[in-house]
Amino acid sequence: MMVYTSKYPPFFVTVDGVVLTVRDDALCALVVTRGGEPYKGTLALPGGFVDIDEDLPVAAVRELSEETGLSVRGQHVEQLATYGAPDRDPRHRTISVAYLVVLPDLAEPVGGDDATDAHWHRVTWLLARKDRLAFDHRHILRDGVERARAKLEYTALGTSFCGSLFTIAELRRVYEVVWGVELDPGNFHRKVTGVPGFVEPSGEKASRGTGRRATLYRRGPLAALNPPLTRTAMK
Amino acid sequence: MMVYTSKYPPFFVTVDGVVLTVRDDALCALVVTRGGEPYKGTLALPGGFVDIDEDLPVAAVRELSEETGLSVRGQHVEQLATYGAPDRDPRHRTISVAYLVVLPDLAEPVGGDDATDAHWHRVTWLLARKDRLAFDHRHILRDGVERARAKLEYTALGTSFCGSLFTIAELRRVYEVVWGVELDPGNFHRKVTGVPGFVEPSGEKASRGTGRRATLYRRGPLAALNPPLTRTAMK
DNA sequence: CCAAAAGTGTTTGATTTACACCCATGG
DNA sequence: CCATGGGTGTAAATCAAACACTTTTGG
Repeated sequence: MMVYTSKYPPFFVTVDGVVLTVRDDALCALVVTRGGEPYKGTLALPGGFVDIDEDLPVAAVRELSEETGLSVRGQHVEQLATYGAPDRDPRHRTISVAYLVVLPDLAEPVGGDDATDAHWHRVTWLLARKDRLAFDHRHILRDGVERARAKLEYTALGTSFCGSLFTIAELRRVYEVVWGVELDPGNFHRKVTGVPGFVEPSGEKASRGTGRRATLYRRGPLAALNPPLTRTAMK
Repeated sequence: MMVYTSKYPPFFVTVDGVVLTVRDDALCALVVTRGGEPYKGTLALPGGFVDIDEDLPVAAVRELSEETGLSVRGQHVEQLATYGAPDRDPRHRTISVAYLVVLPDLAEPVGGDDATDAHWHRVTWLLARKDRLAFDHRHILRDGVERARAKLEYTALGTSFCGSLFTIAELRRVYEVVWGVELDPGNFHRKVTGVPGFVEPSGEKASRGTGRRATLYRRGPLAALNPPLTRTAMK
């Protein structure tokens, strides 16, 4: 094994992922069960050590794939924040760069080689008690959820929770679940279809159970919303 | 000198500060002239290496004080983002955690021990050419300015550019300079005084040159603005 | 008195909200 | 046919923008 020497004290750099989706009318995060010490057997955000020549977002995507079998190609990935309290890891001085990933509720994680298993859990459940997540991952998850909630308002992040084709009602459910409010279907429809570049009609129609068929839309090119969507419940 | 060995490759962790203020009707950032290699003699954001037992924001504040003689006690300091491209520092693999600091135009930096000198420069000038700043500091500065511009809209960050007592007109100048727009004095006044908790009247009056004396306000307890200030020029 | 800045009033138009109502579909 | 969700119409309330106008100060 290679041994490195340095006149400076060693830092360890990791990446962690706050991977969010909307499942069963609840905001859910992806977690793995830790297979090694410390916190063995405890739930944790997927993540791991950054390679010495590896860019940070590349490491985040790689760890996600290795630990959960999930590919995030073409999905929303953004840097969240960096966590570096001196005592956040009992072993070493570790700096963790957290990434926020937003996925549609499609891919079922399979559990990769590093972790014993990967699961979706409701964020309300994960955050309800202080000891459900290892390290400072509760703090990281809270920040990720807060970021997602805020960005729904003034960006098109909501569409990242939907598949490539979605109905306006599906998009509305995303907002309702993430914000925990009820929105007026008619007003929401007018609002999102009225912002140029937010969503684009695909021409196709959905057949989702009973009722009139809804138009299927795809994500528009717009990233930032101006004016922002109102956060006061339109209901 | 102590020598550390590790089976993992060494990462170096630094902090850098995007320190903004409004001076002479322009948005300005604090920069130092590098005294050592690499990029010796080039302008750079103030920053330096994190100590092995030091928390990240503590390191940011310490480096700022050492390099510029500036105390940021009680001022706005927030984490901006982390920059970790493998080739961003020609010497080592270095991860830099950037902080955004917003100050009123009061303290004159003096130049500390690490850097040869510290100056305020207009961000337009610093960003106008690719080679005015060392490393990826142009990128970091651009992100910091963008963050500040965005946060003016939906938080009370604007008041952090002002001293402890300020007039509504001074606050308005901050918005005008940072956004590069002209705002209607009357509408702006009504808006900011109308949001509960944004600014609080101090009871005192300013005597700023000619014209009627303006009421002096101080920062209110409000952090997030809902609804956001409109960004379309009220003029 | 005059210029200039502070602050208020007022009008107009846009946006938000609430909710009625018709459309289309599956069962 | 009827329950259900999709989508549009519409009126009231609220908010934003433009700008007139009064107040207060320095020179």
